[in-house]
Amino acid sequence: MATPQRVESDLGWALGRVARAHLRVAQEQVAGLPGGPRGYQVLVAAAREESSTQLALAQKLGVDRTVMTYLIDELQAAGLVERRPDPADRRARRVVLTETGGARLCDLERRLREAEQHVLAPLTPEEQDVLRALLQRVAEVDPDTASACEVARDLGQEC
Amino acid sequence: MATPQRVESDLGWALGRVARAHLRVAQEQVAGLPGGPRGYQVLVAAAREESSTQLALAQKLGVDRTVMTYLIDELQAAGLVERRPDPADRRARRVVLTETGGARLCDLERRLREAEQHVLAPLTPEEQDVLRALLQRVAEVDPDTASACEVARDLGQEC
DNA sequence: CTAGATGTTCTGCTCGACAGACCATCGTGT
DNA sequence: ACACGATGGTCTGTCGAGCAGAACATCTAG
Repeated sequence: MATPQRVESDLGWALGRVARAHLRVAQEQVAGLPGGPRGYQVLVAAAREESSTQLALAQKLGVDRTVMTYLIDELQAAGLVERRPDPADRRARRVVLTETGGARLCDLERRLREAEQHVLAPLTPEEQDVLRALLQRVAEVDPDTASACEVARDLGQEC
Repeated sequence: MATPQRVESDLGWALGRVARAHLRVAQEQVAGLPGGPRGYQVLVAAAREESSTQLALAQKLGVDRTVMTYLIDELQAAGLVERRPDPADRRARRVVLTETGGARLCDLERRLREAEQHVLAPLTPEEQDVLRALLQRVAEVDPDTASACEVARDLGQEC
């Protein structure tokens, strides 16, 4: 028990706190949107990504494919997205934004940009940019690739 | 729809991805520990904080107090912590580490430090330090204080 | 044309989290 | 001393999110 850390120095703790705080303010902003923050992410992905089949969306956003089904059900019921048959594969459905979905997305983006700044308020604008950039670089690596390489087994250090 | 962002530039997306990735590798390391990663955080908090009453722990870790009850139940059943009567307040229980709990915590800290480095692998050591420092500063602000100040209502910008 | 793989949906189930009630105890006021 | 509300901890009931597994349609390979 040589140098046990405080909770505050734990990466998982900080990560959880910030993620939870962000989630909370984000939920206020997307109130009423089916699926909450995830519904928003589906809208963004559907607007940008070209190969927006349900499965591709699911693994990009890190949700189960069975969840994506009723997530899109709700967004479609709200008139924000449409399921179009994939011309190349009749099993797949391509998820595309409707016009009202685009307008809604535009509004949500504005709101969430503010919410993010709100969470990052304790940092200077330059520090916010640094944090965003670093987080994005960490987030962009393929999680499967990362998990493939085992954690080093040589636990030889003192405690 | 002037400049709609990609999903990757969304802070919530990056935050969620990194938090999930960290959670995954962390869960591998704490396998067998009651309560998973949260159990670990309870151990850390119980080891460091002096005023470690259950309610204080709960709000420090951001969990409901009813959850903290059976969380500590399990840790106690595993012989890692003890509930001691608070000499000053007979309603409260102070959560203290047992000897085996301390040893276990020591081992877990070593494992998790490696797991964290594993998640942050795409960054240089200096960048890792920067990211940790920035996240901690954001995480340390009182969430209630932050939520008290409303998000600015002047949404005058163009989209 | 058969056999296995893949995209989507549906069903059933489990588990975690919260609300609410409940008990013991504290602090305050009278 | 006593009564009252507030607080820490525990228990019960309930609800919803998410996953496994099966079912169905379709693709691809041989």
